[in-house]
Amino acid sequence: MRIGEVGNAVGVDPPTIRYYESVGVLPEPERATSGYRTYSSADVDRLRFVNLARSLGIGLDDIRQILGLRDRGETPCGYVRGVLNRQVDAVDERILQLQALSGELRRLQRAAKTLPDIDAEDPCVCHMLEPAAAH
Amino acid sequence: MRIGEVGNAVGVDPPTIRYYESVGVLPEPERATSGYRTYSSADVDRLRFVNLARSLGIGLDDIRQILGLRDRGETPCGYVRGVLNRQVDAVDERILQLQALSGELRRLQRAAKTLPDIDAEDPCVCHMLEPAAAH
DNA sequence: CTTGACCTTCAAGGGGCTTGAAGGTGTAAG
DNA sequence: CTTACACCTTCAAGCCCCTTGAAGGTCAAG
Repeated sequence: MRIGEVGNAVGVDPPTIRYYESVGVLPEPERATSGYRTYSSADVDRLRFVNLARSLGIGLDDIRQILGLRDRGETPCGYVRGVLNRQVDAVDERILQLQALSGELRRLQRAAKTLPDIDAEDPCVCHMLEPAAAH
Repeated sequence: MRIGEVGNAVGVDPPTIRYYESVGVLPEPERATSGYRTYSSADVDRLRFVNLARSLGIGLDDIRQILGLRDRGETPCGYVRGVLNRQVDAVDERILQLQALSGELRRLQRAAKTLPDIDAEDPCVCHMLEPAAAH
């Protein structure tokens, strides 16, 4: 299988696959005489795993760790549990931050609807984004 | 005022202030004979605005636009309204994505608690992260 | 034989900083 | 006066994960 077919099958574009290879997440595949990369179904499975993990927001370092454990015949399950715990915490914290941000933005957006445009003499950049607009 | 004092006053560290200057968000400030940057209170206000906008997730390009309009004596309010609208939409969409992700991660986390570790003969990387674990 | 889709490599860009190296300046204490 | 020490300067590279572009080679169909 060539890189484009693999990309279509898994949903990852060729430059990204090459990038994963270049950073050691995927091994160097076989090459056809033309120089084209040639992938086995095991390679495809591995890429599918990488893509799933990435879609869960797991970083390439963790993915490399997990695959490295597997490659050495060890069970990565303990490591995976740790990664999942960290990831859940990180995502939930990010959601809280963004919810606070969304509230603040909406407040400013409401204020922006009612406030008139400033005039050129006003020294502030724009009262819509000044602390004064907060009250 | 020197860069460190400004940084303390506004809550932005000196390398970041220099970075803002390098990308044209802040103007080049006066210099003391020593070469040290010397900031006026107008400079500090401008940085305060930049910092506030950044804390709202507004990009440096938009900030440069807003300040540029102001510098040319125009009122940036219309532009600011547009930025706020875009930003609210982007943040809310991101929250939805992350909530979906959090749900998926928690599902896998629960599965990971009950599933035993794989054994070395199992061909999958780790059943905690395989689609099979989804059911 | 040409077209056009695919593949190759290497290099740079993007966002918003952050960190590091190598050195100059300001100031207070000894 | 000298010595610390905190502060400042510049330039360059690193971070994360790709994405895009240039310049060229390969392959199957018409």
